[in-house]
Formats: sequence, structure tokens, C-alpha cells
Amino acid sequence: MRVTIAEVAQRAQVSKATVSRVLNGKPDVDAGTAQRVRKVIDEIGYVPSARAVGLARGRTRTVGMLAPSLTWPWMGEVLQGIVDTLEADGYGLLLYTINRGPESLNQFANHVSANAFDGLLVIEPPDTLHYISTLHRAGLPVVMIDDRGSHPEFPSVTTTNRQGGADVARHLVAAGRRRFAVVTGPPHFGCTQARLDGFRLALAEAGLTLHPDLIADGDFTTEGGEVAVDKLIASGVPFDAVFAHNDLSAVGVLRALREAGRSVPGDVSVVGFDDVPVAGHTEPRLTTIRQPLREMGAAAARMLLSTLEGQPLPDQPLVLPTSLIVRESAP
Amino acid sequence: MRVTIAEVAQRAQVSKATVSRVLNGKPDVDAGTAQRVRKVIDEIGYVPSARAVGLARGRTRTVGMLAPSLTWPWMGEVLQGIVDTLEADGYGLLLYTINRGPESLNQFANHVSANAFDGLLVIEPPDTLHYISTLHRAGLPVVMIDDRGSHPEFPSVTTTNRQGGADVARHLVAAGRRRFAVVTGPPHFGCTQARLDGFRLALAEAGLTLHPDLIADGDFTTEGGEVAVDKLIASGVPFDAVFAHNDLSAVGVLRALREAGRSVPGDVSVVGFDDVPVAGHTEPRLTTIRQPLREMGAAAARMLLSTLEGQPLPDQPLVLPTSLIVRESAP
DNA sequence: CTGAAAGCGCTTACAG
DNA sequence: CTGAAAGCGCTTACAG
Repeated sequence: MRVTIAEVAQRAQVSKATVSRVLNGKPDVDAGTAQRVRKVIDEIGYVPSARAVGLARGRTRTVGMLAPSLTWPWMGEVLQGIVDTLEADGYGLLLYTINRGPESLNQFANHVSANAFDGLLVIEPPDTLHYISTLHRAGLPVVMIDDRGSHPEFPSVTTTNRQGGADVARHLVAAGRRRFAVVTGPPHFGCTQARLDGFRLALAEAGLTLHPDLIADGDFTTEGGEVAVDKLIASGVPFDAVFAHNDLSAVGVLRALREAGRSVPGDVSVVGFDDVPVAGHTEPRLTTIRQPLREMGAAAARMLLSTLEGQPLPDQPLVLPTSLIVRESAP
Repeated sequence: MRVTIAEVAQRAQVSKATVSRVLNGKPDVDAGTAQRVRKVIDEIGYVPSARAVGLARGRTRTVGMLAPSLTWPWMGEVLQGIVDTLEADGYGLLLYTINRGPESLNQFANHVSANAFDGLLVIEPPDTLHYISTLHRAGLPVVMIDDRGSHPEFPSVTTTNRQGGADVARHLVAAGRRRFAVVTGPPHFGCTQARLDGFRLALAEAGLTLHPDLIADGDFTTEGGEVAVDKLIASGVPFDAVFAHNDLSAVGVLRALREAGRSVPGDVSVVGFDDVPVAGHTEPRLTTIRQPLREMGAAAARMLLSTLEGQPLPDQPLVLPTSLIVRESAP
């Protein structure tokens, strides 16, 4: 019922081997023969079975993607960059998350063992770095997106977090701000440290420092941003600028400041990080550091594809540039 | 190098057929034999090759998902619902979009012909309904999410758009509003009509009507919402409430009203539709109709899985309930 | 330049 | 209850 290579072979009066050669652009096929085979293929609309090709070749032309969650505001852009890139090469994307706990990881491991895909793109779910490393060592090509500063032993794509932090500081200093507060990301994330380091460094260049009581730990959520501002205010140390380590917490910062009766940017400037869509929808709109999300996905996919096609793995992380986006919250 | 069924068979002193029977829980295997086989499987950590099983069985335990774009704000929730549901059954999800135009569709068609997946979930990309119908008629199980009122010939999951529109009207009327404006979705979408119809109907029940000049066509984007409000204001007809057909355009409505110097909700109440995250981040926060996005994805996935497992297809769309979420933009 | 045959790693009648 | 064999639909040495 399904059209197979055997039918093409029969109609074109050649062997299946020859059809296969034409299909895969192998050399040493008579031009006339090749043309005849191609004609039949077009006529009956033959497409090789992905399963059979995969089994025979030992590869699926499919890439897996593992992510902690699909509902993070920047995930769509990253995914779109990945899908666009893979699709252009005829690769498929199998999507996995770890949303249902250990059982999820178990299912994912099964698909890995079943060789359901040729290579893996990963946005590291919590506490899985060791496991991913195991897979990598066992021979599965892996590229990580956003290494969070963990510098794994496999290739990764990241952004200039440190530079981004520095850009924020310089912008705020240039705008005349002098008393700085920070709402950090999760403290154990490398990117949190990088953003903080860059920020501090640029302040130091301007002869300024960061008051220890004005560093509040956040968790990359809106609620975390609100709580952090409450703590900052409770500290009693005055501040005229807040650098939130992502946009989501910056949204919380804006809300908490408003509730505390402080105007933005009149009393306090606020800067975020990421440039997700919500940054353009707050009131006032958010000044932030743009991460090139789609490009990150595309670059990671390209890296993985080239290793699947036999190129050597890069041994340095690929670092993509961030950029400052100035809006009303910190003009 | 890879562990195969042959190795398991040899170690357990049985044939490959028997291993296969144990693997697939077939009856009529001696309990002792089965136990011995399972022991070997555990010991050497054998997992059947997805490719080989797929080829032999003619099915891949993989589902395809086709969407116009992955960056829409509600896409992540829908996807998460889908992935969670599929994963619980050991199914994989192959993700496709039509982001690069005709060439994308071509690649997608190739994967379909290659039998890369057993069934398809689809959020209809523009102008592909006919193509999808063709696939469905050719025997590919298809479930559509958010049919936009197009009532296709295959199963679908949708929400109570009409009821949602009516809920908005009743809420606004109860709050004392009397002069209503609407910023619609794309006029040819069925859901746009349903939301508008429900809204009108509930107004009529209250003895109220919608002024024709206060219906502005939007396009589900923020910019579209802004432009629409400009038109409403230019019409010169006074209004004290705006029903935007999705949250993104409601964000544009809020912005345009602010720029026009009208206060929300003081002068004008604003209600959206969807309840995507940004609805909780605007100023004022947005009253809206919640669509159960994750449930929609999960329900569609469940429908598809049950047809793949031989259940009959439902001939009626599955309609999930919306609910009114009251926030400050229309208390 | 081309074909026959083996092989990829499973499942599934068919026999016994 | 179990095994030998054919088959799923390709690719790839091996011969010629």
C-alpha cells in the first residue's frame, strides 16, 4: 500500500541499489539511468521511509531537545531558532521536558537508549548536568544552550553576561545614578555571578561601589522580584537604581516600587535582562539587556548539525553578544 | 557495540521471538522463562531500538505537531500540555513550524510522506486547512487545537468562545458600563465571530446594543490594538468599555488609551481574552477570559493517542470551558 | 556503471 | 509454551 523503493526499482527497470544510489546522490550512476529513476520517483511521489533509512544507516536525522519547561517566556524564541535551523537541513526535532519529575527523566533516558535521535540540544534542567555528561561521554553529541556559567565538558552557546552587567552599570552611571541595588538570579547560577561581576566592575571603573545590603537574592520570578524590593526597602539603605537579573523579576521590582510609592524612573531607575516581550509591555516599559534568543537556538542547532555531519566539536563555548535596550524605566 | 535483542536472547538461552514476547507483554510465555529474560534485560540495560521496532511494527510511537509559530505567548502552555501527556505514554513529539514559507511546508510534507510520525496535532497555520484535510483523508490521524471556528472534518479541541464573549458583556454591564467598543480578532476567524456574537447576545439580553462605529477590526497584535483604539476615538462616538479579542491587543488598547489621556478603569474598562502571562503584568492588570491552554494541549494529545490506540474518533469538537478572570482593568 | 545479497534490529505469523 | 523464518524498507560492501 505504501510506495516503496522496490516499486520504484521495478518501474524504472533497475535494482533497488541503483535507486538508492540516485536517491542519495552517489556518483557512478549513468546519467540516463539516474534521470529515468528520478522521473519515476517524481511520478509516483516516492519518499523513502524515515524508519527504514534510519535503521539501515544507523541514524535518524532527528535531534532531541531537552528543556526544564516550555512555558518560560524566552523559550519560544529559542525553540523557533532551533526548529528553523534544523528544518532547513531536513532534520526533525524531538521535544522533551522534565515536567513530571523523575518519571520524566526515566522516559527521556529510555528514548536516549532507544536511539530515538542522533544528537541532543539541552537547556539544563536542574540537577541533570551529571547525567547529561554521562550521555556525552557515552558518545551522544550534545550542545548546551545557556550554560549558566557551569562550563560543561561539551560544547555550549552562551551570551556576554558579564559585558551585559557592565553595560547596565555604565548606562545607569551615565544617567546620574549613584546608589545601586541588585536583585540577583539564583545565586548558584554562573550567569548570576557573571552579571553581578560585570556590574561591579563597571561601577568600580567609575569609582563607585555596591552596598552589601543592596544585593537581594532573587529567583528569576516576578514574585521573587517583589519580595527582594521589600527587603531592599526594609534595609533602610537608600537607592536610586535597581538592576534585576532578568525581566521577570524586573516586573516584580516595578510592581513593588509602585506599591511602595516610588516612581520609576523618577525616584528609581530599573533595568532588567533578557528582553522578553513583557519588557515592552510594562508601565513604564523596561530598559533591559537583550539576549539574542533566537540566534542562540539557531547557533546551537548549527553546532550540533555540523558535529553530526562529522565536523570537529568546538572546545570553546560560543559566546553571543548582548545589547542594551533603552526604554522608559531607565532612560 | 549496541546491545541488541540477539544478545539478550543468547544470554537468556531463548530465541529472539521469546524475548520479543516478554518485551511486549504477550501472553503464553512461561513465567520462569519470562523472569529469566527480564533479569538479563535489567542486567545489561537493554532497550529496544526505536527505529527497528518502528520499522517492524509500522508505527513510531511518535506524534507530529505543526504550528504557525512557537513565539506566540500562549504556545508554551499548549506545548507543555501536549508534551506532558505524550510523555506519560512514552510517545515522542516531533515539532514543526511553517516559519520559512513554502519551503517549510515542503519539508513538513516530506516528513509526512516519510511516515516520520503516527499522528498529527495541528494549530492551523494560515491557508493550510485544505492540505491538512488531504492528509487526514489519506489516513493520517489528525487532531486540531483551536479550530478558530472553521469546523474541520477532523476532531478538534476548542473553547467556549461564545460563552466567553457573553461573560465579558455581563461583567461590564454589571459594573455599570453602557457604551461598548470591541477590538476584534482577524475578521475571518471563527473565534472572532463567536466572541463577538456572544458579546452581542448578552448585551441584547440587557437591552443594550453595540454601536457599529465602535467595532474596530484588530489582528491579535499589540500594534493592531493601538491602531484600533485610535480609530474608535476618531469615530467620535463615546465609549466606556473596550472588549479586545485577545490579551495582546488589549495591551495595545491600554497603551493607546493612556496616550489619549483616558484612565483605565476610571474612564474606560478594558477586558482581554486568553489570560496569557502578560495579562498579569500590565498596569493596570488585565481583566480577561482565561482559556485553559495547557488543558487544551493535553486534551488534544489524549484524543490523538486514543485514536492511535484504536479508539473511534469523536465526531464532535471537544469544547473546554473558559472563565472570567477579574483584575483591575475592569473590576 | 549495476545487481544480488547481506544486514540494520526488531515483530509476527506459522509450526510444532 | 517456544523457535525458525520471513518480513518491515532501506543501505552498503562485494562482485562483476
